[in-house]
Amino acid sequence: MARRKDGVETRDRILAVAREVFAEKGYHEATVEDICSRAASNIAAVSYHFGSKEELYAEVWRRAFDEANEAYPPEGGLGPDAPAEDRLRGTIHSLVGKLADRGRIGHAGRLLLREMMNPTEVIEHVKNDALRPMQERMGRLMKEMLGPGASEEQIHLCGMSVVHQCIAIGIRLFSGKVPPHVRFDAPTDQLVKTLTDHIARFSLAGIKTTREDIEAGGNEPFDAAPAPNRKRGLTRVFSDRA
Amino acid sequence: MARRKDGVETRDRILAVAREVFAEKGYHEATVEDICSRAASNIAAVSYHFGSKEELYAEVWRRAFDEANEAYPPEGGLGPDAPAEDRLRGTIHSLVGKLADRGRIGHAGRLLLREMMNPTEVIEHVKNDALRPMQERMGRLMKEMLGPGASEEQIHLCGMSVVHQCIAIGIRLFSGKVPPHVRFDAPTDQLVKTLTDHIARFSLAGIKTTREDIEAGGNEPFDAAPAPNRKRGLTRVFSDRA
DNA sequence: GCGCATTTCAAATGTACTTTTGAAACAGGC
DNA sequence: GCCTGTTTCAAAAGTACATTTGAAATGCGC
Repeated sequence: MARRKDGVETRDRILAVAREVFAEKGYHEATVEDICSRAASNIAAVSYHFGSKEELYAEVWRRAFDEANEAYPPEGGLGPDAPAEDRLRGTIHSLVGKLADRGRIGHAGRLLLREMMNPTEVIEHVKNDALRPMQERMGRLMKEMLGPGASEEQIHLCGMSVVHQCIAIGIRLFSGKVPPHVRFDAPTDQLVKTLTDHIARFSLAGIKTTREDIEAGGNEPFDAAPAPNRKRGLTRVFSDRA
Repeated sequence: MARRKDGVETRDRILAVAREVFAEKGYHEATVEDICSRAASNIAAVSYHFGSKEELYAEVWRRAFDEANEAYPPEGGLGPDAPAEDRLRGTIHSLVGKLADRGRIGHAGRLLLREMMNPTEVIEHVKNDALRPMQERMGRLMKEMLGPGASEEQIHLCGMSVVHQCIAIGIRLFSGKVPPHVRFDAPTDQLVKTLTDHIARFSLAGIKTTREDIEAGGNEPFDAAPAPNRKRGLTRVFSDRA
């Protein structure tokens, strides 16, 4: 078994570069040639070390997924008996971290986002491992925070609001356009904290309002009656068009 | 000038099919062959009628963009003197509509989302026409709603929260996985209304809270001091890990 | 130093596409 | 009914890839 050390070395180098390239361009637009040249190795290396581009991609995904989950465990690693607000914050932090942290976990979030938009079927099971539990945790959490009167639809909508604020960070962050006035180029930890703080606070207010609506107004079918306690009627504007 | 009617007809047919295919698969994964066969025309038709795949794509985009803006005008078509809450709701409605409405505007939102994730540079100017004004309007709106003490960062973060809740709808909606308990297969108008109602209510609460924080606690640099009026200290959990 | 399994490499092959081409089908003007 | 510019078509050419191949390099046990 000669030169094995060298072999592993270039294998790892390719893996690292490939993660970057896949994150940047997506599976289809990334080319083996690009990956190999950036990794300073021959074009045949992918085939030799991984069998094919697909298998390389799957391996990249597995690693990124594991590392991201280790660096940002779901619900921030809190147990089910921690206060709901803490767990909400932990979940937000975990999502934002995965998507905004480039250095520590190297683009894992970008891969996830790309998979969501453009499923490759290479890794159906990994996605299920990643997304379904998250969805279920979020459902339980919202149910708990909204109280016993909440409808399934309300639970789902609130969970959606929270998750969407987090995942769309990725779009914003990766689309190249750096938006003004939030230091998206700040040190990762600080950026993640800023975003987590904001989303947690913003979302808690939304959840609290929804809970108050539920407790005040009973719980009619959501789309039948508009908001119970609003100052101005907004519906008129869109009554027919929407 | 013979057969011109037929020419326009197949041109339009290709345009319609192409929009669908591009929305479904993205620019690179969509193939001319697929488009032409679905449009029941020859593979050379794209080249003949549009010059190239790229130009076809650009034309598809222009049309989709115009139709979407007509069906769901920014801020719901309200003037700058309408109440801020109404304009917020209008903006949300416009975004959600563009992304969730399949029938009326045929996947325009999906195209937009794909461009955001995977810019093609085919249509840089069109994107600027679409995105920059939206961002600016949202900035003004948030500034107004948060009051004079709001920092640029707070303005930007709140705007982000609103927009992200809307655009991530698209990801959810197009990734195929229909989530439970929100009737994503409901008639479009009803779906758009349900989502708009929820996001508007949820976001108003978040904005109001932020405004109260600003008015209560002065306005320190956002990342220096955590939330002023929270019951439990949440920061400890993540103090070192990020 | 020799043989051997492992790793690299440049070139060749294979494949999925986009675009071109030149001929055929076509609709109206005359 | 024929001529003319327009549209369709099947096949060919061109292009950008991923993958394979067979030979050359490389380190290690002996």
